[in-house]
Amino acid sequence: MTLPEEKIDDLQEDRVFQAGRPRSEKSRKAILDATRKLLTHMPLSELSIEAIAKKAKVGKTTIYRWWPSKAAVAMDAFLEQPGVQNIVATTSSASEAVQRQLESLIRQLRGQNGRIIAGIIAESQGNPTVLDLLYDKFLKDRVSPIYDKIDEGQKNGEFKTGLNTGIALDMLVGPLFLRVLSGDHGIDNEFAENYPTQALFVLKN
Amino acid sequence: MTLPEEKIDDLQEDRVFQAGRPRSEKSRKAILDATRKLLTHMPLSELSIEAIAKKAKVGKTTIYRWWPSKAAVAMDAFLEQPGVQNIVATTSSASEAVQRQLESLIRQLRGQNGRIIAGIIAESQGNPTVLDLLYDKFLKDRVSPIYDKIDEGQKNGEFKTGLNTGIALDMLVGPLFLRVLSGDHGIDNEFAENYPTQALFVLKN
DNA sequence: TCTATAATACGATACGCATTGTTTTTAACA
DNA sequence: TGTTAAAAACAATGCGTATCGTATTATAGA
Repeated sequence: MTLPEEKIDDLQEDRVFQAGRPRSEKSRKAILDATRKLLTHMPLSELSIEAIAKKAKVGKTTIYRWWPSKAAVAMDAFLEQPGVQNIVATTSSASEAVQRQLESLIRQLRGQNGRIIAGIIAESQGNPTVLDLLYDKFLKDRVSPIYDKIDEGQKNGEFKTGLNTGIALDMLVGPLFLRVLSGDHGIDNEFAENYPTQALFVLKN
Repeated sequence: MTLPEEKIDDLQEDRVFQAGRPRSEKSRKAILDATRKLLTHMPLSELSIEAIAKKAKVGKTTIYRWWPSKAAVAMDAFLEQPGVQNIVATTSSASEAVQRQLESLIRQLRGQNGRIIAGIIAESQGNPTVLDLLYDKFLKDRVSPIYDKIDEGQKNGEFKTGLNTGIALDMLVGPLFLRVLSGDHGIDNEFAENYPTQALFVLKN
């Protein structure tokens, strides 16, 4: 039997002493920076590890040592940006919570960022590993809370009943990703402004 | 100045007499057949024109001559199947029409077929041409009618008002593609059975 | 305190490899 | 004569690994 991942992490965190040369924070940042910059000019499908290494002025091996795939690099590059941290404010009502979380998700998926996620989704279609990565590092924290709040609202009477919670979640979140995958326009101003309200309108009533 | 594409098509269609060796229907079918078979074993991302040519026993050039990309081949292979033809039955009510169209779309996107479309969506993320192809050959005929029927139902009182039609469409269709892109399970039995009803429940009041 | 040693990370380079898309050439057919 | 088709040659790319010399750290021992 293997240890749960959390336990392993704990052990590693506990080990204060670390022999050997420590990982270079400078390289790490250079790699993520280069990735971000390259991804403004090209889709993830055209990005290569080699190109990242060249632009970041690091060895290819350094990248391979720390990331299993270019999608993983892109994911970290995406996450390590101001504005994509998922801050969930505590709210009084489930309605408010859902609305806030949708707004937050929309912010994170707009413009350039959306294109990165779209690329990762694309990559995930022929690579289950990337699909897991997408769920673990992005979706889990951002979508599950919405599910919980929908459930809460249905139970406390804020939202109408008769709608399957899972399906309701898909109906709220689906359109966001549909937009993200729909090319140039993606999530435009109009959508960003109106969507959360419309979503709530569907849940209530 | 170049002619509009339609004009060119017309000219070619008008030319009843066609000099030279006619295109081989046998090769065409062999190519689409091989593509379908290969796509049951591998994702579109791993499919290569070479592999198709080899399996279909045709030259690579034959494929390149008639299709601009492997996604285009996959799209034709997908469309040329019994069961994906989009038959829109005339119905009395908008509700019924929406339900039928959703059911039809779900049928077309289940199982193996869904994986092909997922692959094409993936491919479309680094290639605008494929995105257009996806819209022109698949989405346009299947999604636009739903929009029209939602609109109709909102106007004739079958559906509640206050919901933006475009957003409503996204809410109905988004979950389908979300499922298709979500890996193994995709559109499962439970979803297929319940979804159309739930969707209508949202539109109605 | 100072020094040696082990451990780890780094950038650079090269390699073998697989693979693909594309072009050219030649043959087949109407 | 014109078009299609097959085969072969071509060009390019990127991947993943291995290796090399060097740099940076912690620990052990003097």
